[in-house]
Amino acid sequence: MPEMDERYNPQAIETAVQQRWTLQSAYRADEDPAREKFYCLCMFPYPSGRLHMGHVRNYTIGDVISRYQRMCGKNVLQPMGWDAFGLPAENAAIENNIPPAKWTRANIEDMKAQLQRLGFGYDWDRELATCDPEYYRWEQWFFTRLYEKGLVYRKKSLVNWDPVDQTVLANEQVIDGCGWRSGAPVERREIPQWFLKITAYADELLDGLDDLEGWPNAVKVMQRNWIGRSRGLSIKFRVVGGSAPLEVFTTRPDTLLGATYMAVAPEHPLAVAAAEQRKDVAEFVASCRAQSTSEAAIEKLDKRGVPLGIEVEHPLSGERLPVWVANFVLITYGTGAVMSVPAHDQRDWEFARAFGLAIKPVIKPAGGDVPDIEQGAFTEKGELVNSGAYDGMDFDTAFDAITQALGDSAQTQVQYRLRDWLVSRQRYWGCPIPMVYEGEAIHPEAAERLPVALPEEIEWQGVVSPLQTTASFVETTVPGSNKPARRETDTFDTFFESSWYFSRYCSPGATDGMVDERARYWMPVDIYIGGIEHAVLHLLYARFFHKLMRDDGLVDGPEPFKQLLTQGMVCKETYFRVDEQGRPRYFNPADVDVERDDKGAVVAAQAKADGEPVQIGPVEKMSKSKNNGVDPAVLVEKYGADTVRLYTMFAAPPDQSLEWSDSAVEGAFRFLRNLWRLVADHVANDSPVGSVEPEALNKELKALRQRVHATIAKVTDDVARRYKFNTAIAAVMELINALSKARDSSPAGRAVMQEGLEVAVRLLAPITPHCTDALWSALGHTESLLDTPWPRVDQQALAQDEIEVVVQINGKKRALITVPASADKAALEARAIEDQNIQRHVGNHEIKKIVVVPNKLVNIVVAT
RNA sequence: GCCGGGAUGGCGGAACUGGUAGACGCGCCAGACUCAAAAUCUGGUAUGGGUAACCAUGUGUGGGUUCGAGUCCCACUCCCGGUACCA
Repeated sequence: MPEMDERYNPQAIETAVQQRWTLQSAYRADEDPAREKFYCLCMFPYPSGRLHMGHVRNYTIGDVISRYQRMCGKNVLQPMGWDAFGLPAENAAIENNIPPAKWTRANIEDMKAQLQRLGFGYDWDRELATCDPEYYRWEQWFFTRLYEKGLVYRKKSLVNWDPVDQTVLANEQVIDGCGWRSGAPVERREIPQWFLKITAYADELLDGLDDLEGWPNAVKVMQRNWIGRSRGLSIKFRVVGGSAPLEVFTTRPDTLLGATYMAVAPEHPLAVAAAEQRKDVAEFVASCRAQSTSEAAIEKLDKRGVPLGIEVEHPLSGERLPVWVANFVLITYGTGAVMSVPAHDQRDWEFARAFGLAIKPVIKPAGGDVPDIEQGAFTEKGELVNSGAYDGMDFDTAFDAITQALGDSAQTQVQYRLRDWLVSRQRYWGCPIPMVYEGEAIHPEAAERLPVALPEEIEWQGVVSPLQTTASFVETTVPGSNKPARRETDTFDTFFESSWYFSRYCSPGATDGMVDERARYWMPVDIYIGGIEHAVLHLLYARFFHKLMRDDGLVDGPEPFKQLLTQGMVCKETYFRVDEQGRPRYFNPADVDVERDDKGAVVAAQAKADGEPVQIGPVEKMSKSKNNGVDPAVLVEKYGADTVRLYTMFAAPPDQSLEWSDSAVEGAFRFLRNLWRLVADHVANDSPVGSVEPEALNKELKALRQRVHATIAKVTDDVARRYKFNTAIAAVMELINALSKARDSSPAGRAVMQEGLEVAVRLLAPITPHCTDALWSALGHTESLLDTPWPRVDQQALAQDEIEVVVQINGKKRALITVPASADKAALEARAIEDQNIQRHVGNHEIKKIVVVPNKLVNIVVAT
């Protein structure tokens, strides 16, 4: 066996192994129809400059799965790239006067080096950055295709407008209703923008969820609710003294006779017209402009409104109902108007109560009494009352009868909560939307003139997108002629780039299309790993985009991601002092000493700098603002990549949030060092290693070998089916603990030890690929660990002669008995009753029954 | 507000299909080694009682179903993610 350093020296091992991988292009993936492929994808990062623990966690999960699949013989593709467009680059540009392109490319270089240091097995030949014109030219091309197909349109939509900076703000940039830089109250404004018709695919996106067996249920439920398909009635109300009717959609036409007023959005034509006549309406509509466009902000507003002085005629009763303008009705939802039934809708109820509007119950529980609507609305379906001819009908009967009675003024309709995808952004650092304006006429950019390149050498003045003021960009000609024209200066939503990058990875360098034939080999992605925060938007847009590409014949299959693994956040405790203004000033945990009581509970903390106390805050997501980030690079430097990878996989299962602990990282390092020493001791011994002869093993060795194979079974299940790497690692730790205690240096003993160590090394190989590589050669192997087959369970070794069975009395554990594995029900009962503690507890109580769960427990039910 | 998720020792977590609550690791306590400390090794460690065997209590709160509930049902509290221009 080869010489082996007795000390575990991660830095030296990792450098050497990584150099060899690079030299051998160990992770290059080639299309090979003869082999089964496995496409493992992690959500690509935004290149902020520093790799954070969330990235390390995400990419370690992907790397573990990739390496496991490779050891199972699959042809594995694991690519990496950069979601390079976005707001932070613009902010850096404004703050530090660095062009976003330069800032972003420098960040990519830094982060790439950090990823490589962690030993992730990426095929870097497929690397892409979305800000690369050779990438975004294809989405520009595709957008013009969609325009020709009628899936793209232009429409006015609301934005947050900063009146001081004269710019559009993202929802994130609106703080308490004011612009984050200017501090000025934000205004809602309508501007023309580009949309993609995702609603045309709503049914397919909804129904497709049923077939996504490899997706977490929570994500599917969220997407279902987001799409929100509902069937209802579109009803036209005649406006008294008006020409155009007021149209509303309701899912509850059964409550039509309970409608007591109508509510419209501040931007609704009726409100706009009334504002010209009435001062109070004009003032109210103006006040509604001073609020952000975010749904969360609108829904939490105090519900306010004023009457427009307009009435509509109830289509069944002929009664006149007042029309109000209300701040919670959105012009972008449905028709921007709602029919209000306060007795059966809680929000309508609250509004009616606040403004003294009538509340008329028209539904009661089937067979019950008219509900008490003093305390709140009765929102369930039931039986109609106070509805004349419709009294006594149930929901479905009333739905049909009322639809029929309304005749031309109503139509059944399927409505979605989902709105079309607004893809325009009034920003510089994004992909230019390839459209050209010749006066009012719109022309898609011609394919041969693509890409419409974003000018990267720009001067940034103020906060407005420099694209609007760069004449060389704006001034152009109509495609196919010399007539002067202006370019669209809006750029795409960055979700546009991240909706198809996984297909492009499959066709690196393709110069005559978005993707080529190679994509048919690799797609769909077998497992997609990333943060749960992307459950709806990114993952819904990506599914939609895949379907658009499929309908253009570019890719195959209905869905892009076969399995989805959603990752939890990485958190850390916080420490702070409150300053004179009452604001917390945060201390990095590395700069704080903690004091513990004799149980180890943290009772106090002091800043290292001055020894004065600091307050202990809650455990929160690692962030700049809470100053509780831990830099992965520092830990890799101190312990090596394997320890960081091992700890992130061990601390929590992938889908849960992970609380970072520096001392537990130390524990992970200790484990690797102990493993190293165990192997070193084993190979340092010159006495012969026999071959394992299962039948000839003594009882101890047989039991040890049983553990080895039970561990293979456990770890394989955890890694391949459950994605619970924490319990997989715990199982290997238990095996190593057992092997450490075994000190049998006979040839048979050494043979079982050799088998156990080889198993442990292979089980850990995907998680800690560097040190296991070195250990594998130390154990006498010359072939690469990367392609060494995953260990297999020897079923015979798993068999146990004796098992432990719990004995309960009335469900409380009272004894633990050891019985032959072959013991039948009667034998188990007999052995259980024999037990002294059981005898004592049963006493002279009557035994009512005995429940036996084979191989597990006996529960004796006694009278009490 | 609405949609989704979560809560288990001093801490991270385990318990997979309703069947031994606390695996594994950290921390802490004690001992060994050391002039001493660190490192390392050995043992202990849910809480209360008991020398011990063992007993009682215990999985956010309050109810329920069951021979048996951390796990299922009902009602609630708090925390986290999303909420369409952060990515």
